[in-house]
Amino acid sequence: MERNRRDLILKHIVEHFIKTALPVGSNTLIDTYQLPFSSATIRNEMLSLEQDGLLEKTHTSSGRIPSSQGYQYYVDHLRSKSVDERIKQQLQVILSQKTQSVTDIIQKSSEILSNMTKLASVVLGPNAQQEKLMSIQVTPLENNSATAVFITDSGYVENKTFVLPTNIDKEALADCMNLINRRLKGTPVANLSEKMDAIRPILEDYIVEHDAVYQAFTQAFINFASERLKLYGKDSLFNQPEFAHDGDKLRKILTMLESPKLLDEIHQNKNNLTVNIGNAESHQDLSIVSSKLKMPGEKEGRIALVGPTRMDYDRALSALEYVTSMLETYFEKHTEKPIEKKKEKKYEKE
Amino acid sequence: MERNRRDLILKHIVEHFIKTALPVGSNTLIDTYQLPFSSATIRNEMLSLEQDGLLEKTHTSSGRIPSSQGYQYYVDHLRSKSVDERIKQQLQVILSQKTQSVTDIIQKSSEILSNMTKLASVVLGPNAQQEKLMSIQVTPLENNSATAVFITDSGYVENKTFVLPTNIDKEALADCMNLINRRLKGTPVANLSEKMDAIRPILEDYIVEHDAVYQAFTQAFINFASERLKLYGKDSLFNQPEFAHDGDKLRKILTMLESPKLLDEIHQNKNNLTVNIGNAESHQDLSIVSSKLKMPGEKEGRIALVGPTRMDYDRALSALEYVTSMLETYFEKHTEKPIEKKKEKKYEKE
DNA sequence: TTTAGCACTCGTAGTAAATGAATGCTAAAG
DNA sequence: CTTTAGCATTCATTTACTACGAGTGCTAAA
Repeated sequence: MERNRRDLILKHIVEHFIKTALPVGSNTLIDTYQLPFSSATIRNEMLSLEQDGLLEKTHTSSGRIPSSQGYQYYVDHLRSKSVDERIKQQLQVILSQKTQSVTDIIQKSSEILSNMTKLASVVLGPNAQQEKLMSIQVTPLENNSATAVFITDSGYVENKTFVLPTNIDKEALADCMNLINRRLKGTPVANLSEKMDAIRPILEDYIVEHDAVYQAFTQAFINFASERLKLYGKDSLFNQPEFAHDGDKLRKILTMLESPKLLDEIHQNKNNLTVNIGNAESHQDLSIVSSKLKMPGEKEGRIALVGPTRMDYDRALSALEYVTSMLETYFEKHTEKPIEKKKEKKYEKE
Repeated sequence: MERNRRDLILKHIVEHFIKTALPVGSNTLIDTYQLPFSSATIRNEMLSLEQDGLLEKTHTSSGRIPSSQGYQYYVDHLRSKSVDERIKQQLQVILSQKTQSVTDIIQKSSEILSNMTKLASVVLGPNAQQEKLMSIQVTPLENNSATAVFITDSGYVENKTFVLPTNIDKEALADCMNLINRRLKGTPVANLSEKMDAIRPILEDYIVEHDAVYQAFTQAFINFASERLKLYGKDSLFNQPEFAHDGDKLRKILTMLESPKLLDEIHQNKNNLTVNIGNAESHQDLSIVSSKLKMPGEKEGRIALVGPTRMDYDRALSALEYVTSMLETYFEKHTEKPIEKKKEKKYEKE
């Protein structure tokens, strides 16, 4: 009983603060939620919660706001885990469409997530380093240039157009390409540069302009190795009241979203479902919620939702959990040969 | 003489306001620029300039700021057209590198532009509709999926991964691809969808899953048709004082930068070098400076600089003009077979 | 035509007082 | 021992008022 009331109050404070972005006072609380206690009782509980580090005050005489710890406790024990029906519906629509690639599905799902939670969603593709080069194709264009297209085993495409010396020997070049193709096919992306270095001396025997060829490919491989992440619904963040009248904060957030720090942060969340509440020095006021996503072919990606520390964790976590779970079962069902067509779903109302 | 003083005053007001973002008063003007007139004289001129619509007041008793017309007049008649030496140097470095594709060069140039002017730069590729499809290649992947890669004659690459029905007839599919390839090669991007529709019935004779194939390709073509623009140096805008403490304005600008309205706006600038000063209802406080860029193969693109109405027009315009001019002569020199190696440059100090 | 002088406007800064939402604490009631 | 009523206290926010000063426009003299 005692414990229950304490939790109840904390829950209400967190949720009220999430809605209003304003410190919550004892009177507001009993008024809006019609709690059967007096304001004094609430104040006592609040004091205790504050002493335990779950609540904070902005100044001596104003209401309480949840601390990072408070959010964490809320996330761990108090949230209701309810999934918005609209998300279920929308995801259903997406998953029922045919001939979609994994990338398409993940992209659309992320957009749904971002739309419904009003948070920015970040998709971290499978680690580029793990992928293997599947094919290299070179297409000659007009104006002495040519485009090389590289495809990995998971269908990721990188391309690079380069200009050839005008007097280049086309046949020699074709031979070159064959050589490179033979040597590089199946190579993990991480080793491409290295392998290209090994080929370099051989290249010299094939073609005079070996250096141009080498340069062009090497440059393309640099892009390849970089991490692939996609951002959706950045704009949603704009409408958060905490940023509305503080251009400086908004600016910081936006730079953050494009900086490698974000990646680091998401990488740290190694678990299946993690919450990273704005404690890191680098980004106060910013929280990251992320979930692992098993993709076809033993690949592993991550979907994250990024927003202000005062985000609706219940909504965000539930949505994220639901979506990743649905996607995983979908992938399982659709990538293996369909031996049986069970209609079970992993995720149902509980 | 009379005319000169008027212009001189306007010039100083515009330039001072560009620097400080504060309304300029008669005294400030004579103090900072040591003009040989009395403040009263200046005030008279200001009044006249205001009556002609070149200046504005923020309120009855404060200094003047340039109106849109004022900026326009400044741009047309008063700016000094001086190009920052650093831009010349940096561009030189870029252009002296070898084996770079047109895209690479334009991208790097835009980054320089953005860096040096502290404005966002937008590159609008050649109108997608004009390009022709050069090649289609389909690469099978694991998990019954395949990636189709499309290349246009200017080296633009679009790709689309799709999932095939598990029981698909690989040979029939290969035939299909051959058919499609034969039929579509050389087709202008604008007509791809249309032509695909024409092929559709023929497809039915080749393969059972004709619909899946049709869908996959059609979807890819939609992306193809969309305009290609790239944004650089968005962050530069953050540091403009007018947005620093007004999150709302900053938000509008950023949404603007990603919205199709920006495109419309740039499209309206049909001339060789245009200034679009924030008069449009859609975006007050925002100005666009853009220049046509002739690219190899009769293609035409556009480079634009986007920033607050109070931008340094002289700097922006001069830089833009210089860079596009240099790029065009570079392209001319490097795409034709080098008959002679003149070292003349179109653009020199004037 | 230019300029000195002056009254006037109006945004900004600063100060002081009033407001009110919230707290902590004490003591009485349950 | 728990809950609650009551009350003094705190402190951000709001309002009202004042002083300041940068700037204007106008008039009259140079």
